[in-house]
Amino acid sequence: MGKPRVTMQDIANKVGITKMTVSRYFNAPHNVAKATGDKIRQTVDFLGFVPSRVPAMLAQSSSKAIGAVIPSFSNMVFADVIRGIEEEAQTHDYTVLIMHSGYNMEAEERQIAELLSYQIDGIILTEPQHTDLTRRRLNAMNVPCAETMSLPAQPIDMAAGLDHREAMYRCTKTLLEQGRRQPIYIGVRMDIRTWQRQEGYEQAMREYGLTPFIMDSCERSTFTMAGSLMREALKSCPKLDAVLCTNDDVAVGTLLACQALKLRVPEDTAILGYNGLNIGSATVPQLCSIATPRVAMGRMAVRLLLERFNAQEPADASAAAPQPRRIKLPYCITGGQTVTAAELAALRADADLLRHELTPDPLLPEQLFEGIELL
Amino acid sequence: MGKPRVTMQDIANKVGITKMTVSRYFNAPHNVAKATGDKIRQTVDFLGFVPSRVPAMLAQSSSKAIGAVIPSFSNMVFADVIRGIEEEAQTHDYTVLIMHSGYNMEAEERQIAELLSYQIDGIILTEPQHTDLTRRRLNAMNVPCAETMSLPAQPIDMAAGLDHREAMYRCTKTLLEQGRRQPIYIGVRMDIRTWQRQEGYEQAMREYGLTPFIMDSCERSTFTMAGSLMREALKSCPKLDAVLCTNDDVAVGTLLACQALKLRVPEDTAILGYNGLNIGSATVPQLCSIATPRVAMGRMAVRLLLERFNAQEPADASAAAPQPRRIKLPYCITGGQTVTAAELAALRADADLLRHELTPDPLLPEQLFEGIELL
DNA sequence: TTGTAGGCGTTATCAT
DNA sequence: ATGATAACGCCTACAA
Repeated sequence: MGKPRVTMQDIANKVGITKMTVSRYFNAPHNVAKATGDKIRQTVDFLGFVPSRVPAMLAQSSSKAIGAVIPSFSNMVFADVIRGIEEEAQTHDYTVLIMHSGYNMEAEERQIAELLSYQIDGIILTEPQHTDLTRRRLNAMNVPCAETMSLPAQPIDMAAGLDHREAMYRCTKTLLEQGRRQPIYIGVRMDIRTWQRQEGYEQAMREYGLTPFIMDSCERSTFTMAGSLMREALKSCPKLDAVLCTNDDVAVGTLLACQALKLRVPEDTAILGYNGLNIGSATVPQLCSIATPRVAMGRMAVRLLLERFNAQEPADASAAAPQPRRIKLPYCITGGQTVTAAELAALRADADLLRHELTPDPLLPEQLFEGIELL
Repeated sequence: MGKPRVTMQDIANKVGITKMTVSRYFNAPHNVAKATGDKIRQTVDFLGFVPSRVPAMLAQSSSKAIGAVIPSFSNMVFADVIRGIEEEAQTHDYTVLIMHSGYNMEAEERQIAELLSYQIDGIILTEPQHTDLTRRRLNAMNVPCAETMSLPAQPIDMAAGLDHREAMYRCTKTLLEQGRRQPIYIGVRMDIRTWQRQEGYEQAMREYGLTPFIMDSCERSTFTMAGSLMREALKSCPKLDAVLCTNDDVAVGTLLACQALKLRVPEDTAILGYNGLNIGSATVPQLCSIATPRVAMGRMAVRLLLERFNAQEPADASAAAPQPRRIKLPYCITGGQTVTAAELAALRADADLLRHELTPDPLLPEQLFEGIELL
């Protein structure tokens, strides 16, 4: 190893005091004589010393850090979730350690173990399914856990997310009510949420006595691939008049393919995306999309953890109303030129309906659809 | 606080041994009797125990972790860099802690301090400029540092990246040589690299006796905004015949705006993106883009750190050839239908020229443009 | 205002 | 094959 790093002892030696005073300088500067403090600052600044947080983690078994595991950094959806998590955490002086699982439960298990080995105070998970070992570990290590994005039937601990099956079910049903006869579903990158959405689509189709038609590919979601899937779908199902997409990338790919094929959107074919990403607002016509409150979900997850951290402090068991911390969040409909005006109105009315059914939670951010351009 | 977490001592108590043997079970299982090991495994699995890495960080002052600071999670470019970093780090049993700076030097300073407080063994930076305090800190804490993406004139320590000024200079010059008379530059999100590219554009223009025309906005890069900038540019500079964009999002927005305005691409207007992201391959015509070896840069950064870690082990000062670890990487040209066939050929020939000028480094990944679809 | 002693959970080292 | 001891860097608690 190279030369050892600078420690508080080094600073103390230079200044001619004990490391305890240096420690105080960082944690309670007002308890240090001004002259001493100045000398310490000089030395610290000059040397560029940064106190290690590691001993504190050991001693207090609290790291002031929370972990988060997302499936992928290249999915924009999670960039917003991270933003919500980090902004909220920073406000409360917590550091966020982020890992990614590549949509794989075993990888998630490893990454969670990794995070636990850093003695994090809480953890945020964005996939709805976990290995048994993961559940046992979170329990054994006594780490509060907030699940977000989806709404697991049996959360490990706490959850704030939305019911993707229901969202797709309601939207499919609305399009059917509005007169579409052959909507199809395009999914790629078969993660759990894609599958939940597909279920919602299928349920609505069956309720209308229609046969679900599904195109998918296990490959990573790209515009080009979505285009190919759409072309294939048209061969097998030429009468299709609506395309429900698992995400906005797929929807944009589908839209571009329709335009290349001279299909009129929304007259011949309605297209509905999922997530409400900015990319949908760039197309002509602008994409209609089921928008999820991504930033808000990140915030909620952190707030649930903080609520728990604080609840653990006072040992009085009086207040602690053991609310069921499983919070269902609404979606909204963005854009809208890839469905007819009537369809857009119906989709929005239905989304509002759901929104008003939900019980408001005190932890909910004021601005639920932060970061989403409604248009 | 809640109940304390499970520790090795707890496992040891249950099994009826000392924690030392439990420690061995994790670090050198072959030194533990099979029967003992089995009992330990049972208890560990049952309790879901995960050893803390924190004490080891303290004791060995090596954490087997490297830090990385990126400007933003919502920029796809960095998703690929992260991929390269993580894949390479995982191969060598290092954990990666990722932070983001929001394109802000002071935020970067804070995030780096944060990482240093975790006793990371090395750090990767993706922005080319840093505060003085940051430099002093990295030096004091004796943390090897690899800068990537750009190629700083005076690296803190080591660097592997490309010269964005030169890349844009060469491409602008090539388009001018091919007959374009009024290329403009569109930048958004004024980070340092955007500015470097702009400099390259300006230099080429001036060498041809032309006046640079620059549009930019400090807002976050979005498709829609790029469209507005393009429309504005056309008002002030109606004769523009090429648009050099700071990134692919801007280029796609520009392309969509051109199409809405019935401008022929590439005949009336050539469009050149930057980064070579997948989005460019979805447009019709496919976007021509200056592609950077993002995944490879992530890998290189990790390899530079590992090289350093290993070099520090053997105290014999013999081998350690003090190579100047400042490695210049090439770019390549993807797609190509938004420039003419002749222009594409010229751009590619020039990129190849540069590539052959560069001295190959033994650390360079075999597949330099991993993750980039050349088309 | 500053100093001293002890401990957090693990591992290196040296026994047994 | 297993155990005992010390040490890592900082902070809490107490003392001066």
